Amino acid sequence: MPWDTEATRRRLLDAAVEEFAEYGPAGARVDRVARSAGVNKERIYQYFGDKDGLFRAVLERELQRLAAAVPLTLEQAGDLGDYAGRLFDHHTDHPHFLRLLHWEGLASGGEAVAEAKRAALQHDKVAAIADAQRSGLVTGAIGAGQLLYGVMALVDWWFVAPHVVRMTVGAEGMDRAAQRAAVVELARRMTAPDRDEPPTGATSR
Amino acid sequence: MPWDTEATRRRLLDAAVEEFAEYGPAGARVDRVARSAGVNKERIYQYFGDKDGLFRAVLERELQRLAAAVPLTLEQAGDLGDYAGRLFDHHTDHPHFLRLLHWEGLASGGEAVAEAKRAALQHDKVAAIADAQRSGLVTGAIGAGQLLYGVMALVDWWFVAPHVVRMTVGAEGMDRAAQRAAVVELARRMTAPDRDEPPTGATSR
DNA sequence: CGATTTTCCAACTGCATGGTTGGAGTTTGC
DNA sequence: GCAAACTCCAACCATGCAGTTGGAAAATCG
Repeated sequence: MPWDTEATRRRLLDAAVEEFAEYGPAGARVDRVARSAGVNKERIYQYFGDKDGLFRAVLERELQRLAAAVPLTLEQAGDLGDYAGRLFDHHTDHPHFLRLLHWEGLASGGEAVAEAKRAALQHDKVAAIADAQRSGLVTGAIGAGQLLYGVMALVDWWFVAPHVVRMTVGAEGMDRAAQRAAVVELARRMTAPDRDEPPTGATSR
Repeated sequence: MPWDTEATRRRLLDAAVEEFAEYGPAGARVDRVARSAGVNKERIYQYFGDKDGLFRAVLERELQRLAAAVPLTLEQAGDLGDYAGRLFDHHTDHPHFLRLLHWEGLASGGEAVAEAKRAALQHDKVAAIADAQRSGLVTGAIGAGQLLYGVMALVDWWFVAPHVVRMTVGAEGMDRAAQRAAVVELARRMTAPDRDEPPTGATSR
């Protein structure tokens, strides 16, 4: 049988996403990843160095997918409720990502995976929101970075602390559509300009 | 030397809080807890059954502390910005708790620690907010449970995803006082009634 | 004070787990 | 078509780790 190194690599990553999302970096088992991928364990060490390298590779791939799927352009930054909704949808369709992200946040203390690239990406989003603030579409009473923080917090927490959500809103509050509507509305209210708030300057558009 | 069983128990819990908050249930090491507490490992199994029992005991104690320190009474529910600020202060002073809570959320799939008691507590808070909605202090456009969700999400995320926060608001945005101010303001805006929104009914006060 | 129970510890056990090795099959370059 | 390089695997290794055991010191009870 011929070889397909790219496929082995991909199958390992696919299996690893599941494993790390479910159990986290400490709880994940390398043997289980290999077994579930139908590939020998040793391949993991050739391709990714060690367990931590595999985790970083997994996270990096998911980060790229998110960035591609849910952009925040200058035009879109005026409606952060919509952005919250799109983020929510992506996380609903790809439930692994947020779990990986928060395993990372809790477990690894030092530099984040692909920190520079991610920081630059966030910076662009903050700039887009600042622009929307200048054109009066978003409140200027709070910093653009803080607003982005708020939106992410509102979207993410459903997935990160589902047990607290369950204890707060009850089983009937676990409905995805209802959660989505709530998040969009909360984000809108949080970011809306005051009724008589004037635009503060020229936009970059 | 005389014995003090209550003290050994407490020293184990104190050491375990640190350990579990830092490494999570999977990453935590029983030996390390015992060593750091200056107590023999076997004591842990006598007092708490197993590693998971120790984790639950730790979490339960911290939950009680939080409930005692940051209440949400009928009178206080009208100002959710203030509640957000008080929550934020408690978490700043007790940084272990939120990490434990989110390790729990990510790691354990089934029933939560002390689920019934916690659910009842949350239910009371939701009821208090619903009351504030009826008296027109808080917007009625969103369910009370969802509002409580929003406040918790806004407060907690600083502590849960510090690496994302760092990449979003930069090193200068990591100032606690600034974060507190942002959270309070975001919560106020999110929960404020619309300008002409009328009270919807009688309060229970 | 003697018998019994309780607290505590040093040392041990068994196994799960991250990582390695030696070699066999497959492709590539000349 | 043959040698060098690469992909892959079964089996192996060392150690880290949750949980246990046997017995010594301290308390309790009569």
